[in-house]
Amino acid sequence: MAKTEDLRPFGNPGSDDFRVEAYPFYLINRLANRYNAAIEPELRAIGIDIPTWRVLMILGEHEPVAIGQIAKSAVINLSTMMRIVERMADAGHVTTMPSAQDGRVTEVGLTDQGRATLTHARRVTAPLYDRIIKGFSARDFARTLELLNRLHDNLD
Amino acid sequence: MAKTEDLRPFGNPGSDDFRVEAYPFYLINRLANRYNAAIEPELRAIGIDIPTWRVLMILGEHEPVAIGQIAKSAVINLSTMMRIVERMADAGHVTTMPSAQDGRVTEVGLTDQGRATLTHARRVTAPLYDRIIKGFSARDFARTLELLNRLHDNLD
DNA sequence: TCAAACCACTTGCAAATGCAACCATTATAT
DNA sequence: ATATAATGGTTGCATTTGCAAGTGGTTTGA
Repeated sequence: MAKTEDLRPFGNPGSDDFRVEAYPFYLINRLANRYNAAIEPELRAIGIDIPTWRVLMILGEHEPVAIGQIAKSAVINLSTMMRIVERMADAGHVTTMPSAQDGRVTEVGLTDQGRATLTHARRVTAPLYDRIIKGFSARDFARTLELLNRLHDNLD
Repeated sequence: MAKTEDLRPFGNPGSDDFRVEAYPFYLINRLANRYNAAIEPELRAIGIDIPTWRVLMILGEHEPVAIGQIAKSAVINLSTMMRIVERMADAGHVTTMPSAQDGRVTEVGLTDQGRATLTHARRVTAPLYDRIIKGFSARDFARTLELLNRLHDNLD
């Protein structure tokens, strides 16, 4: 049985053998970009953009959430998240109000329209999901989630 | 021996069981953002930004490359890539010249300074690489690359 | 108790991004 | 040969992003 070659040195930017195709973060950025490019037209067709979709997903889990919490969950700059929420409020997807417990905090909640848009967005993104995980067994899928989480955790 | 539960339905935006933590592209975007946030200060310290680092890596493989090819490799909008290359040319990292074979094409090549910066950038990003793949066996690593490539290929 | 430090936002501003319209060159089809 | 289409790049412009410098509320430590 052939042992697989150890590819780790090829992904090391400090190594002379460095190959960009073995650098996980080149691949991850490329994949994120490609996915975003694929999903953006679907979302645009229903009148939202990618940051809006991300925030809707987060609020769909649990609600209301402080604006800073949303920024942390999505790993998006707080001031950028400010503007995203602002846009979403203007479009009627969310409402904001100061927290009763802590006057510094702004809580963001979904409106009925926001919930409807979320449902709609889920429906239009589902076919793309099917396409992406094509050929992934339950085990492949579980491994993918596990590896992504391990990489994430290694970044603190 | 316990069978692992099939998590695929939880990652399906169209499913009622949808959980954002099982949605691969939420995780991938989050990971890409976190990685970029971690590496940006390292690169800034040597006077470059993230797009510049990506282009330097690509040119480090092979050179010169048409500007449109670079954009495709990195999955970055052509007009955005135009401006990135422009900035890099202004900073003295690359030179551009029309292709001899095809008058439409602009080829981009590294300058000596660009090569020096690439070497420098590799050195400063290597420690972060070590941190990220901590705990990854050769097999884990190979699987990570394989899964990322499969997801990528499923997007065409 | 009351300043000092901290925290969660908020906003001004300059830079980066990307759509759309454009130009020049090359390929394709009569 | 020549019109037409396709390709590769460039640029104008409006939007988005994010650093830096606030603002005001909350906690901490004399």
